[in-house]
Amino acid sequence: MPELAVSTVIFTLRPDETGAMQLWLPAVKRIRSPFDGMWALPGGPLSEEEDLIAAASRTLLETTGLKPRYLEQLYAFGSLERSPGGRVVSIVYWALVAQNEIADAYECENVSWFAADNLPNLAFDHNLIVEYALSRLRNKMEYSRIAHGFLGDTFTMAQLREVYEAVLGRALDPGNFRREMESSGDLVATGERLIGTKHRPPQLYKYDTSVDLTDQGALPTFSEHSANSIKREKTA
Amino acid sequence: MPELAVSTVIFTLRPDETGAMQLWLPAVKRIRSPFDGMWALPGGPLSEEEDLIAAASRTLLETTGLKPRYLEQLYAFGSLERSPGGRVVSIVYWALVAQNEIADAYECENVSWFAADNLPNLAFDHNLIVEYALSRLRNKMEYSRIAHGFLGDTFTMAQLREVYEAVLGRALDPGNFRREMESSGDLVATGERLIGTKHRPPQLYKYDTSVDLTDQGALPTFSEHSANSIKREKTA
DNA sequence: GAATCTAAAAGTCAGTTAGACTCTAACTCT
DNA sequence: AGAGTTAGAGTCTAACTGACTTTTAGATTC
Repeated sequence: MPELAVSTVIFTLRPDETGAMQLWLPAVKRIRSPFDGMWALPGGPLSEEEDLIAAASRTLLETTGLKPRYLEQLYAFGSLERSPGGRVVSIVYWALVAQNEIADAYECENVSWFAADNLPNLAFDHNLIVEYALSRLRNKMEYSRIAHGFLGDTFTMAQLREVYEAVLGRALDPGNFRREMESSGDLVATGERLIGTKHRPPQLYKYDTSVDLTDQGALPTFSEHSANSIKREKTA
Repeated sequence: MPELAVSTVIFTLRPDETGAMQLWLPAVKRIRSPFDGMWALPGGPLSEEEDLIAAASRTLLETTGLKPRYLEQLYAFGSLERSPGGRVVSIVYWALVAQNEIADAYECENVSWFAADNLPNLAFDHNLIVEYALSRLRNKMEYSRIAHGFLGDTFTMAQLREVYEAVLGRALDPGNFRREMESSGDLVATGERLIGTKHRPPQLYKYDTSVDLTDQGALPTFSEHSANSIKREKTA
């Protein structure tokens, strides 16, 4: 029988040297064959008495110390050539963490973070998997509220826009972005303002319903398609 | 280790008593424990030297005689409670067949077709899986050209609209539907007309590029998001 | 403490689109 | 020949999108 494993592509946003937000993800150094010494996605074999998502959550915690706020199944990869040693079918999850939640994550010689657009050669078909996770993230960004997963409980409109811009890879018009977000009904103004900026203090917002963003249970969320969409804008 | 299986939810459209198109799907009678005698989705164990999609395709053919034109991975189901006998992780695919392609499909006491909205109690969590496949089908209908999978090589605008109406479960305005389809650039008029109708003979169309709709390889198609969308219309 | 800088937040405008609807064309059936 | 039917073209309006302008409210500078 093929071996069954779970892996997770987990994204966070952090500023690069220029201060622009970029997608980063952790990889784990392999310590055995095949691909010994190469970087790979965090993961591990599925345990006997464990749901798929529980396995993803556990292996992610064990290998990187991370507990994502958003975790969703991505795809099952099972082509014959993907593992030289022996047949492995991997159920891959993808996840988001806020930058302020990875403080206690491991950062040692066996775990390292890479910019998503500047990855090394990863073990197995993991580069391909990251590509697919990225396309899913970008796509989902346009019709859901997963941006939440990158942010703290409260955030300014500019911070939210920064997330969208970083993930979609293009600038968005601040006024139009605000209009769309406000009309979506997903945001609630807290009444508080962020002080200490060198300009007019911005309103702090939070997401209205305290929907649990974690994809609990094996069952995917059904009605994921909302009218809210961020499309191309030409403002460069 | 958990057992690994593949199953497929395969849809077709056929007219009900009133002539309205409805979604139907085949189920296979189980001949062993657990759920002996109950209807279940076609599928079977993954073979040692076989890609996931190849396994889906093979088990579907073996159990029902069907060769779908469209086959895509749906989800990996792996919760602990889903199979009473022993742990089974199922990688589920979903598929479409045109009605005229199921002529040579088995129709015996062990394979039976059911209306998707009037299913019996299926084995395992298969009712849940069908629900999810339905939601995926409806969603994908709005931004892709999978309607193709239900139709022959050429079709009239009314036939195409009938597919959309049946899947989405609501009437669409013929004029607006035509406008949207024509502006999408996906259709090509063949120049031929369908004769023998009791009214003005309609133009026959086909899909422009001969894109292979079968999801070959383990890798899902990446850029699946097109601008073309069929949304709610109030015409009852 | 007034002028200046910055980004927040509100508002404007034109081009595009979606939905509801009307009208004519082209065939078959009686 | 006239009635029935759907094809297919076209019209109208409200809503939406993207680009842009103006005003507001703080911090910083002089």
